[in-house]
Formats: sequence, structure tokens, C-alpha cells
Amino acid sequence: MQPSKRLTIKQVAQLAGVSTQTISRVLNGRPDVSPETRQRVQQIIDELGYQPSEVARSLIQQRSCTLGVITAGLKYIGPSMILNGITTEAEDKGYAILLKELPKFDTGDVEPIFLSLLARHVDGILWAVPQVGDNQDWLSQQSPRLPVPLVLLTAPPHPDLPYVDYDNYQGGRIATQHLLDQGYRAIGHLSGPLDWLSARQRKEGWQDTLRDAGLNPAPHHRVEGNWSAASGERALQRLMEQYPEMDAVFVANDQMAMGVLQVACKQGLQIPQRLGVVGFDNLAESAYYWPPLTTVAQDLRTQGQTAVNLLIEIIESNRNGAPQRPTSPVVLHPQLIVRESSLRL
Amino acid sequence: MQPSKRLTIKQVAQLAGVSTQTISRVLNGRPDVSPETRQRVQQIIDELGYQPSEVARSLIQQRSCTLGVITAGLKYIGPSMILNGITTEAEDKGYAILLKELPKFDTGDVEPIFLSLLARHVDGILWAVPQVGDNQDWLSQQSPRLPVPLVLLTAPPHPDLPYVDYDNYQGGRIATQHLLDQGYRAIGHLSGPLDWLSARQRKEGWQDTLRDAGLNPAPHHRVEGNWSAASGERALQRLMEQYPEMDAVFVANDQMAMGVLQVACKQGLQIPQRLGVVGFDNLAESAYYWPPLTTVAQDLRTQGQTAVNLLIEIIESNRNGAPQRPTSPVVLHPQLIVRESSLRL
DNA sequence: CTGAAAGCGCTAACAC
DNA sequence: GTGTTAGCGCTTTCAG
Repeated sequence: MQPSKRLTIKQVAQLAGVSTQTISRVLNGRPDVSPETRQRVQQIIDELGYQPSEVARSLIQQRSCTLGVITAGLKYIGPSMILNGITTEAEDKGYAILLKELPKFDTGDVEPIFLSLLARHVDGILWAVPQVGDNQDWLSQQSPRLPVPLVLLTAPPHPDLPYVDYDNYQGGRIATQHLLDQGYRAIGHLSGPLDWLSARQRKEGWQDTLRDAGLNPAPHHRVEGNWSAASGERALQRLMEQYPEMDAVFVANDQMAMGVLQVACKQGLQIPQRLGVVGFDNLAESAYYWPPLTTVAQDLRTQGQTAVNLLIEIIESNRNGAPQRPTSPVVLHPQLIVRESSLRL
Repeated sequence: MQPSKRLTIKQVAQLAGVSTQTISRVLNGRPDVSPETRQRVQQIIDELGYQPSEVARSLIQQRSCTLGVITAGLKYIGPSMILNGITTEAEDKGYAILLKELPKFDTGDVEPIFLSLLARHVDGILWAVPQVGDNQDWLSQQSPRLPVPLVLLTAPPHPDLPYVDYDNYQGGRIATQHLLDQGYRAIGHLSGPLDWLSARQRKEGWQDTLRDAGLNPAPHHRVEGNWSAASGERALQRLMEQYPEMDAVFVANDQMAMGVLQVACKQGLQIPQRLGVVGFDNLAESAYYWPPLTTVAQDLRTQGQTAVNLLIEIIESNRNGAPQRPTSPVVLHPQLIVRESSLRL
């Protein structure tokens, strides 16, 4: 049961009685090998289970077929869903994934992360970290100097960086509009932490939609949570004190909405009759909350897949010597999923 | 704004007016460089932001400081939590992560995955896939022939493979014992899919604990779910029909337990008075279910971290020429978190 | 202390 | 069609 050591192309060549070059040609499907030689060599390769070293190839070919992925908060489901889309699509396209996770969402010093990816010759980099605080400062300054293409999975600081992201503002609008359509008029908002860009955008969607409807969203109609169910509980209680006439609430994510439903349940507050609730994210469980939660759905797997495709497209067009034509961003549109928590009609 | 191309050691050497060896020595902190030379070279390296190619190093040093990680089901929170622990610890120890995700939990043909990792010269491999069906067949046959060490994050097919896993059987026992201690006597079980090893082990913990208490767990006291909240709803309804006198249920994960609580809520079934409920996993949300869920906690981040440390230990002891002493497995112990859903006393 | 030569495993460019 | 030579960026070995 001796662990088998790695075979080299030289050993295979020796066994096949040809030069290493011929092995290389067979491996790469080059045309200039006689059919008999090709077949014989291929057979030996198969028998030995020989696999050429991608490391050596990377060195000489100046491409590694590897993408660097920078993520954060894998213990939450959102980042993992995106990563799921990324791995699936990358595998499909023949690229490997070198993964880095930031210790915190708002890690400032990201230079070592990039250097470590570049030292391993990644062909491109995906920045799959939400914009929080100033965690994109380094990016906006340094990204033009990166030797490989970069695609963000969040709206970028620099408008000319390629990115793939959902329209959070629109998400806030459709959620709020839906509550208006259901006849609610005193619509509060339980936002995410406002140092998150997405939280601000969702909030603004709520605000603008109310204004457009001639209603006046005041500061005390809104409370800031921290995305957790616990904060949702606390925030709803505060919101009800500040805004007792509130008849509906747009909650910036499903986890906090779960806390909201919880409080309502404990206090015997009828949902959706007394309080309409709309969440955001469409977690798998949100259909099993009580009552089932109306929410704004984003397909994060698709976002990850789309970003991989965009990145690979840029990588390969660069390789073909095409000029660095500016890539248009991809904006994805969230979708309202209507369930009982907002159905008053 | 020209993207900067990669610098080579040769260019740095030229600028510093020394040979590439000297640069290499400075980079690797070798003693045999004069202090002045070292300082001058270091300064130039810093100014240029030069980063040596890990790819070239891997080739010559026969080590890449990269771990291969094979996972599955990243769209679920469990695998992501484990991955979170893995990335954290690997980063800390100076290893990079090459990530592969199986398309399904029970993917049979995993050979290409391993070959692809080996082609990239990973120093070791983590198998972070739960045992489902026969998805470990290839492993049990081929793992002894792997040229690099392997650590599993699930109880292995071969008892002599190193692994790090929670004791699911014990988890089933403590959950059931707790319900007995609370005075429940007719304790049903809502299991996970029984082609999952962990589901079988949790079930057996339940069974044996009841037997030890002189109770007789019958086949109709148990229903199989598929881990989802939806299946939890359906399964509980079936279980109540099959086993009307049931006064408590041990549910094999928190998601299904959420479905159980849901049904109870709809049907006005009092929890914990009429039905005690214990879950498994201790999801962050389970404290916010209604009523808050008693559950069996596993710290999956710790599991990931422990596995990384074990793997690195094996890698480095191999490098030091130490003999392949058989590594003892690491068994982690789950912990009962008592909340209201099971507190009848 | 420093440099020159060799080579990690592979492929591009050129011979034959 | 096939082999030879050179070299990707780095480190090791051995001279000086």
C-alpha cells in the first residue's frame, strides 16, 4: 500500500519509447502525431493514470486555469450560495478555484490576499464581498494596477469596474409597492446596518416609493438592525413604540423578518391583518415561517455563475489579444415572492 | 493605468546589482547574506512590491503550501460552516485552499476531482463530504494510493484513515435522554434520510436510549424526512397518525424541527406541554423559533479547524521524514442546548 | 559571503 | 511525424 508518487512526462516517454515532446503532443491533442503513435502513447498514459502537472504548465503557458475568489462571512448562507454558484460554473468551464475568506466583512488590509493569489498565478479574481464601510478603498485605488482581470459581485466604487449584482434599490421599491398595493399606508422599515451599501439601497427604495405615493417616510419610521433574527425582535419592538400607527413593515432580510414574526406571535399581533410583513432574500425556510413570508428573491447561485462567466470571458478575450474594451456591468433583477404575511386583501 | 505585469527575480536582481541567488537568500531569510546587502535588497523588493512566484517555488520545492478541499452542498449552511473553519485555520497556518465542490452529495465518480487537485500539487486533501450512500467507495479503495495525506471530516469507511467528526450516535443519545429526563415516555423520531450515515447514527442513539430505559421503539414510532422544513411538516403529520400517543419527538435536524413547530402552531398543539421537541445542529435561528428550540449543538467551525490542523501536522511530519505513524481519529462531542421546546418540568 | 550551473515538469520553436 | 534545444521563475548544489 505504498502511496504512489507523481509520474513525470519523462518517465512516461521512456516507457513509451518516444520523446517527451510526443507525449506532450498527445496530451494536448496536437495534430502532428501519427495515429499509431498517438494510440500507443494514449494507452500507456491511461494505464499509468498519468496526469500532467498543472503547476509546470502554468509556469510555461502563463495561465493556470485557476480563478482567485475572495469571500467573507461563509458562516452565513448568502456568501455560501454565491460560492456555490461560483464553484459549479468554474468546474463546468474547466477552471479551479483558489479560495480566500476575509476574517471580517470590513477587513481593510486586503493587499496580502491579492498578492497571495497573484503569487499563485490566478488568471482572474472574483471579489465576492459585500460593500461594507470602506472595505473597497484598496480596490478602488489599486485594482487598475492588477495584472489580471477582476470582477466584483457587488456594485463597485469605480463605475468602470466590471460587476454582477442585484438591484437592491429596485428590491426595496417592489417590496414597498406591494405593501401599498395591499392597502397598507403606514409602512415602516427595518433596515440592515447602514454601513452596508445594500442596506442603504434597500432603505432608499422604501423611502422613494413612499414619497412617490405621497406619503412621508420620517426618520422615526425606521430602525436599524444587524441582519440577525435577534436584532429583528428588538428592532420591531422599538419600531412599534416609535411608530404605533404602523400597519406594515418592510424588513431588509428574512432573518430579521423571522424575529419580527416571532414577536408578533408572542404578542398575539395578527399578521397580515394588523401588520403586513415583507422580507428580503427568499431563504429556503422563509416559506415555512408562520405565516409564510412574502419576500424579495435574489438567486445568488445565478449571480455567482454569471460572475464566473463574465470573468472567464474577459480572461479569454484578453488572451486573444483583444483590446481591453470596457465591460458592461450585469445588473440582476430581484423578484417579489408573495406569500401570506402581506396578503391583507 | 497600465496593469502591472509580474516581476521576476531576475529583474529584481538586475536592479539590485546582485545575482538571483542573493535575492532568493534574502527572500528565504537565509543567514549567509551580509547585513548591508540584505537590507539593500530588501528595500528594493519592498519598493517594487515584488512577490516571488509560488508556482515556480512549488515546482522546485515539491510543496505548494496549498490544501485541496472537497466539499458538497455549499448551498446548505452546514458545509459552509465547516468550510469557514477550514479557510480560517488554513489562512492562519499559511496554507492556501484549492476548493472543489461535488455536484451532488452522493457523487460516485470522484477520481477526476482528486486528479485535478493532485495535478496542482496540493500538499494534502480534506474530504469534507458527509457519508451518503456509497459515495466513499472510491476513497476506501484508492486512498492508500494517494501521494499526499488525506483527512476526512466524516467517520471513514476504513477505520485506519485519519478523520475528525462529531459523535452523532452520542448526540442522538443525549437528545433522547433529555426527553426521558423531562418525563416524556412516548418519544418518536423524525430521522434524516437513512442513506446518510449521520442520520442512521442519530437514529440509533434514539433507539438504544429508549431500549436502555425499558421502552420499546417500534418501527412506526419513526418517520424519515429529507432534512428540509417541508419534509418536517409532512413527517410530523404522518408520525402523529402512526403514533397518536406520542408525547415528544427527537428531530434529526433543526430545519425539520422548524417544520414540526410550524405544524404544531397551526394545529394549536401546545409545545412543550403536549409535545416535547428536540432538534439537532443548533442553527443560529433555532433560538428564535417559537418556542425556542432545544437542540444538539455541533461546532462545525471547530471541526473544520481541527481537521486542517491534523492534516498540516501529518504533512509536516511526513516532510521531516518521520514514519507514517497511524494517526488517531479525533472524535468531537456534541452538546445539548436546552431551550423551551422540551421543558415540561 | 556570493555567483554559476543545473534542474523542478512541462511546452514553444525549431530542426530533421 | 518526431526529436532536440531552450526556457518558464525559482532554489539547490557546489565553486570560489
